[in-house]
Amino acid sequence: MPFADVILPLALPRNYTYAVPPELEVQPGSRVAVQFGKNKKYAAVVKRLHEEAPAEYTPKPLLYLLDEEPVINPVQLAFWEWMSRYYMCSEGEVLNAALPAYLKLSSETVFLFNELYGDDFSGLDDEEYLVAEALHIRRELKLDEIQQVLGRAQVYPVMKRLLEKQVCYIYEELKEAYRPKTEKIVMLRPEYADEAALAPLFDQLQRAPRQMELLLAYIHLRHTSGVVRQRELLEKAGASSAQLKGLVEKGVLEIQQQPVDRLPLNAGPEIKLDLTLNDEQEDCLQQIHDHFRKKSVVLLHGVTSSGKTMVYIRLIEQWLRQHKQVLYLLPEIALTAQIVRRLQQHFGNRIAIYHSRFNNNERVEIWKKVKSGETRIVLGARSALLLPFKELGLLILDEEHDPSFKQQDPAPRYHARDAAIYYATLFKARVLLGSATPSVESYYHARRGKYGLVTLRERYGGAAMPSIEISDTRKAAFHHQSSGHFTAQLREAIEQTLAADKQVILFQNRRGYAPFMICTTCGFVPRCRNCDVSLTYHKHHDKLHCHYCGQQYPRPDACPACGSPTLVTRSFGTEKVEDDLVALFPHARVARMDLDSVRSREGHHKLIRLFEERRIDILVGTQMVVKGLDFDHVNLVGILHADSLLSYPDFRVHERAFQLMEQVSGRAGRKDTPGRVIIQAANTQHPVLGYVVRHDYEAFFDVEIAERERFGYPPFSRLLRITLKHKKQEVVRQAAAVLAEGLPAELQYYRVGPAVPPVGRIRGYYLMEMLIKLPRTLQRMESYKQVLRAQFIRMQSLPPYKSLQIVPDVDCM
DNA sequence: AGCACGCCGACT
DNA sequence: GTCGGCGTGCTC
Repeated sequence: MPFADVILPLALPRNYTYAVPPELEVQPGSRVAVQFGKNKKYAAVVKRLHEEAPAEYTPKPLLYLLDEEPVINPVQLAFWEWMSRYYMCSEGEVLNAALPAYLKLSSETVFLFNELYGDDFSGLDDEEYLVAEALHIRRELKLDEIQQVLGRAQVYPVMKRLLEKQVCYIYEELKEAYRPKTEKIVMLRPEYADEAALAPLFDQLQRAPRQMELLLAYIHLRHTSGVVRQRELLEKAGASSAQLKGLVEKGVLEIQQQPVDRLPLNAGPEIKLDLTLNDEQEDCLQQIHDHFRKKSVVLLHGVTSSGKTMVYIRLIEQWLRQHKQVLYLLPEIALTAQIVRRLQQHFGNRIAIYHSRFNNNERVEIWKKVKSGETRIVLGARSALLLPFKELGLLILDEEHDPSFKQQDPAPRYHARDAAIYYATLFKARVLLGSATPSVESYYHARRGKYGLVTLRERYGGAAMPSIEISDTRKAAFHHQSSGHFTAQLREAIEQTLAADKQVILFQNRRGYAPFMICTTCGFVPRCRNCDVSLTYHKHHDKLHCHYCGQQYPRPDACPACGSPTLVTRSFGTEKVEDDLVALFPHARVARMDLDSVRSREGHHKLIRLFEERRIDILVGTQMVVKGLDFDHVNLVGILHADSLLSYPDFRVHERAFQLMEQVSGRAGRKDTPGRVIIQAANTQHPVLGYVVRHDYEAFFDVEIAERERFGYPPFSRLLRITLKHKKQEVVRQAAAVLAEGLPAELQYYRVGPAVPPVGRIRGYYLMEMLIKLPRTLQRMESYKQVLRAQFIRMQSLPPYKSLQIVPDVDCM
């Protein structure tokens, strides 16, 4: 087969065709080095082999094969193609998301000094001389090093002249970024392979007792762990490298540099969890199996602490027995040490963990082990869905409702739940969705019988659901009973909890309440230069930050508008709540958990550990405190400002608010002591609060689904958001109008907008948004997407819109 | 995404 | 006059 269509790791809309040299044993899924453009090389992935010679151009040849075996399976190629079609992005973008960084290669331009030129630089101008001299000394320079030498970014003209004058030449090299980790391994020389041959040695070593000891330690280690690492041997035997050297020189042992595993192996036996299920769980497991006989997706609706994880583990074991691989997905933030540790202990080396905090080398190793089938279970965040499974049998998505399963920014903007359901069909695998507060979409499909529905109503161990009280902040303020952010009711509850030596979690929704600065004289609010947003004040750095582009500004002393020294901070963020708590409860140990305080992974772990060890009494936090944490001594959970959760201009507000409050409540109480939850709100009559108080998901759902149907929102439609970006405001506005008018007639009815989004300018680009609510009943969804895609391309070929960016987001949230 | 080519404003 | 800015087109 002489031609190969390849996927390049770029956001290009098409595949490119290369000629396959006869000596290369290329297969679909192989990683190959290709020349792309004049002087760039990339590692591309072969998508298809064929014999259709292109008519209009002569394909360049593939340069070489990068791996002996293809890095992905045909099933992943099919998945990538589906993803790029469904989510309206390029296959290159999917590849970029899927492949670990170290398997994605692109060349680096290196300039080499031409030794034949000698050291006579008299024919060169000043800049040429500077570079030539640097090259003469260092022999080779990378592009960024030349930029440093010349002190500017534009170096091409100078380098072009130097190349013409043959002072240097250029080369592009694809470097394999993945480096296997190697370690010194100690082995017996082959002549001692049979340990009986060692007997005469022991006599010889009589006069070297330390070497003898070392040898005995070696033999012991080899028996217990098989492979003997030098480091480990010296440590265990308490020997020096000189003694080891002695044995090597005697020709007894030898040392070899060998590749070793980076992924920490679990030492010791697997500690099996007690998987005794109660009657309800046992029944639930049976129901799941029954559904799976006919349906590929099952939704497990189980209240918080009902022991869903135990059910998952039982299912995983059953699939492992059928020699299938299992993928267990959780929201990134819920992948805390607690759950990871439990599963690792139970499954030992059969399970791999995959999330954003692994380094690049470790990712490659997990990738390879999943591909080879050595890893049978993967516990991971969204991106683990893109690993190269070969015999996937079961996918579990816990916290199925969590919005972080939808990728937001770089394409592919995929939803891991929906993509998982498609991926499963490629393997004929089963999907289990789990949640205490299912998404309205999933619950709808379950009610309609498209998915199986299984419910767990009891908390494990018979604990009661926490009691929920609504505390009226308006009334409290009127009666002067509130202090800072706390009503008397909440304050007293905190006091009681602390007195009982129990812990408190306070939830503060940060959105819309980030601290900002305002001039009390003229009302001026500092704003970002590049984005249409007000700046957030960070007390810790004493600086103003833009949350959209990251730009930092010094805190102004006086108002930039009127000059008055009356610029003050207004805030209701977690920092402020923390300060108030310290003032109100001077003896309590208070800590804050939000994006700023736990930027590093260490910070996050440390805070959780401190709280677990009960060295913190009150934990104040944002969304983060809601997920994945299970503490034994939390008796009180407070939600400080429920109104902000309920007044968001988004069709999913009620769903989000219900989920959040229900999940936060789940953190309170244990089997011995019932938990208490206090929700502070000004509008205490809001219906969603009622459903939360009664823990009544079904009632909530019935009302919500009726609303969705009335306004044609998901699950009755699919939302497609199109965002346009341009540096000039007039251009985006016009482009949005042109694009809207040009939509196919059938789609006009479903169009909303175009309109300026809440933040109308980000990083210097003006934005316009348009929403299309495609009815589920509408057939030919795919063909509409194709029509749209064609229209985008047509649009961007028009002179005024050449530099217009069009960003489609399918199933946007 | 990069990179080359081509056409307009601020310096020697 | 030139240098270098970025808008535009192309990559098998």
